[in-house]
Amino acid sequence: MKANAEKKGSMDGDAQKTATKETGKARLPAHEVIYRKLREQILFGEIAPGQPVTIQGLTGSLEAGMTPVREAIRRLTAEGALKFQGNRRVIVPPLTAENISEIIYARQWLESHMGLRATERATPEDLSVLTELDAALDAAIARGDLRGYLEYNYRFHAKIYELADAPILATMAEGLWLRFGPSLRVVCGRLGTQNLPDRHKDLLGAMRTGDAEAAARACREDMLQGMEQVRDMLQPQTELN
Amino acid sequence: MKANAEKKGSMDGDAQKTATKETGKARLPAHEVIYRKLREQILFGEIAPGQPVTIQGLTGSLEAGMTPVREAIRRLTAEGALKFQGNRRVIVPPLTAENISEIIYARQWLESHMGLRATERATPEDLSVLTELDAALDAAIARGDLRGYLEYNYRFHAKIYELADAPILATMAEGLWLRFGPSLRVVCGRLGTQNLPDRHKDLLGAMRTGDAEAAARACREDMLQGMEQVRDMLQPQTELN
DNA sequence: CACGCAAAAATTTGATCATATTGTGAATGA
DNA sequence: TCATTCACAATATGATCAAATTTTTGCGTG
Repeated sequence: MKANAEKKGSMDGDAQKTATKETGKARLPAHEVIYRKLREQILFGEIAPGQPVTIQGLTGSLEAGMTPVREAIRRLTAEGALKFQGNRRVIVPPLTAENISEIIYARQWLESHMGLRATERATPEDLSVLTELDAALDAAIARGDLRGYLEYNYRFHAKIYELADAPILATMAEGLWLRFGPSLRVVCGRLGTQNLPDRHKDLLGAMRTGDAEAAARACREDMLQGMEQVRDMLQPQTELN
Repeated sequence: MKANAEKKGSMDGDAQKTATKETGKARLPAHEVIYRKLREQILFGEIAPGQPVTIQGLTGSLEAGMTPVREAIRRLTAEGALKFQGNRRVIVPPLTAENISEIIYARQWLESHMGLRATERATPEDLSVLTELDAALDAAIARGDLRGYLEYNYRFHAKIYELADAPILATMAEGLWLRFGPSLRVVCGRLGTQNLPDRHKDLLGAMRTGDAEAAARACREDMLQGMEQVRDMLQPQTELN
């Protein structure tokens, strides 16, 4: 019953077929591109916790249409990276102390399990990739590059998840990163990156020797250390809301 | 600019639009309504695993516009309830044996933790709500109402999550339900609902006496029993794809 | 002459945009 | 102080474009 096989008489005289986009690198859809961009901005704290996220603001800053931006926001809201503030408002949700406890509980078994499985499956090439990521992380710390530290730290752990070959658990773990990522930047920005003795060296050592149990412990310890710092740092300002 | 072509024929429901401040009913947006409808359809297996989900099909069956449907699909894709099938296609993802193992691992600590916390926090009124939900579940089984069984079973566990007062963990747990829900219907439809000795009675007993550890065990056992059945049932037909 | 493979038209479906509509918060005046 | 108005941002619709699948068609071969 949809007789749409004909063009109806146009009311407007302006035909807009002229402005076709030249083929760039847009192989994947715009809503996917926008999603990834916005995801990175949240994950690495470029949008601070509590800060509102508006559709029209994103259409301007990301140079995108309205529909892709809407879809990206919906996705990230479903992942917990953004929060519907009742009246059509969307913000980056600030972490509460209870949130942090939940995240620690969940990551405790998630990270250890991923570390265990990754160790069982990692090839020498995988180990060298991890080693390179860790070296890049150290270099970022050495030059005081906060954004680089956050990014390589994330990519190191994301690589672990990838090696673990457990897509559902990986999705859960990455979802948690989206929740504490923004606060991580706040914490590290206030603390500096120098006094962060990472356990990545322990983890890499355990993975090289194939000691999966030790690797699991190292993952758990590394996570705990980071989350405790977030907890301690966010505690004094609970009244800031 | 007001060149309205007077395109009508829309059966607009202008019924309860008048009272805005009078009733105080916050009308929720269309994309939220569509999301909930589609979520239920997936959760209770009305869309079978492997079955494609098309935007235009949903706009027809749910009587909605295109944008709300798109946003609902994005949200559910982010939650793992739907899966992007490469070429713009979206399906309800079928469970693999590996998926089931991951879900079992995750639910093992999730369910027990939720059961523990719920027991610590449940009021007598909460317990009576749970008892009613369990009675409704039994009634559904008695009358052979598969959909009712699935729905009350879900609502029973969702109530546990709510009582646990751990929103992040609850989101994770509900996300897992969206993943195995469709297969649950397939399993129960093939198996019948009669031979499902639920552990809800054990759980309710433990909660009434305040034995949080026993409640946690009961939650874990109940989950394991259900998931094992899904695993056993889905195993023989891996070639069905 | 039938059959099958392949290419191309056609149809279906997804992606994006422009725009109208609606709701929300602020500003203003009684 | 409260109610009305105003402006802006979000919601939602339909149209249009693009991509992919399906169907049709044509040609060659057995």
